[in-house]
Amino acid sequence: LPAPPPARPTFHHGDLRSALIAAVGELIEVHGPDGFSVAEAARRAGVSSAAPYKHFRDRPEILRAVVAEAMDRLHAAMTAAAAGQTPGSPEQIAAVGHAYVDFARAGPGVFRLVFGLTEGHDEDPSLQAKGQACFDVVARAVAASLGQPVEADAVQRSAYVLWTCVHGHAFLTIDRKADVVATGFDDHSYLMAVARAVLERAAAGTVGG
Amino acid sequence: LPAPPPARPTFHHGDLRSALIAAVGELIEVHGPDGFSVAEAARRAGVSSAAPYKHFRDRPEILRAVVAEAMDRLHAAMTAAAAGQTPGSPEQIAAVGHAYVDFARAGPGVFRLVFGLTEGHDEDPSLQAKGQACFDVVARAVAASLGQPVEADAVQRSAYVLWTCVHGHAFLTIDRKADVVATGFDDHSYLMAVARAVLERAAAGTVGG
DNA sequence: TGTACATCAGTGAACGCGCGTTCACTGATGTAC
DNA sequence: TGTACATCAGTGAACGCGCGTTCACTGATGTAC
Repeated sequence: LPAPPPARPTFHHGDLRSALIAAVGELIEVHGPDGFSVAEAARRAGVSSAAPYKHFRDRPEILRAVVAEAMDRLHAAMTAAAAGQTPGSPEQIAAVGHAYVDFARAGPGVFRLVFGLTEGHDEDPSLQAKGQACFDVVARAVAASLGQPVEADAVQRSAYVLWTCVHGHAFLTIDRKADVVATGFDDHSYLMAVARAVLERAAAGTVGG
Repeated sequence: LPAPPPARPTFHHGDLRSALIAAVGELIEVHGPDGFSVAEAARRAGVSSAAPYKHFRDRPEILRAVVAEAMDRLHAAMTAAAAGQTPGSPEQIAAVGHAYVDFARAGPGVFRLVFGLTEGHDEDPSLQAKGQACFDVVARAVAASLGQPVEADAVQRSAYVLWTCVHGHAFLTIDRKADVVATGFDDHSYLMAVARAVLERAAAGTVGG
């Protein structure tokens, strides 16, 4: 018979909310975004299957908390990456992209969850704001490069193109679909190539239309 | 009590295999790639829950069949799109990209399944070949543009960059994450911008490194 | 410092549910003669 | 053309399973006096 979960030293857990979010994250890495169960997360946290309901209304609310926490981490990583480079340089764009790709690779399951379409997530204003904040990190770098305001069409378009490239690259690698490409295109050369291409074309005014 | 499933005119279904694949596809659009059940697919096909096991070993095998069928459709659509345009033109690249994006939008759930990481799919040589065939449609267009063989590094890299852009754009739109971008960037202008950018840079020999 | 008590975070048993899969079966099909 | 029979695609009942959630409960915490 299976060993009982490691008995907590105290009756109260201490920080069950965080422990559950972490446990769900781990389960999602193993079983995919839909493959986790409240019961198994509770087991991992060493707690009865009813305990989670003291902290979350239901299963979807737990999922939303996992997404929120992950988006905060992504935003922090992108911001830190941008801070370490010259504003507006291709190197800065590449560094932000690298943070994005690293985030995806470090937790592919959670990455898919964050960027997937989950009922109720797109209507949540706090999640929307976190997504916008991530995009703005890229947009600010592009704006600095072009010497135009962040809201300018050229800036928004170029930032979007960069986003699609990096997003696609992140997905294709975590989903192991990038192996078909015969040549060795490592993250750095890919990101620099894309950053230079978009910035130069934007500066020349040839993006969009 | 619920109405019984519409009685088939005959005891035998006729083409249960195809009917199940179609039913699973529809269910995936509603419930996501993990959200379908063999039982519900059987119900949709008007058949007992044991019937599917006459055609498929188990649940994963049904999924694999759905993926195979979808990849064939994607390849056909990309090939048809390429055939309608001048080989190597940006318009041809854009048209192939459009077929890709349309495929994603027509069945987002199945698209996520096809390009997601599902246990056993990457080891299936027949699925691998289908993926390669899709990539080659793009690579051939790029090769025609550059006047280089398909296997050339520059061709493979440029085709990969194109793939990431279009893949990222497809995902961001079906997952409703592209709305953050303030400006109206429709499919056509996006695809043409990306196609021109990549082809011109590749011709100038500035991709990669 | 000590005690009473409200609050809160846990427990564990129970529920109903739908699922994947197996089983012995039966009705329809098609082929050999 | 007619019949016997092997084959195959269905049926429907059954199984064991893990899940999400609720419930009445109890042990620990912290605050007011």
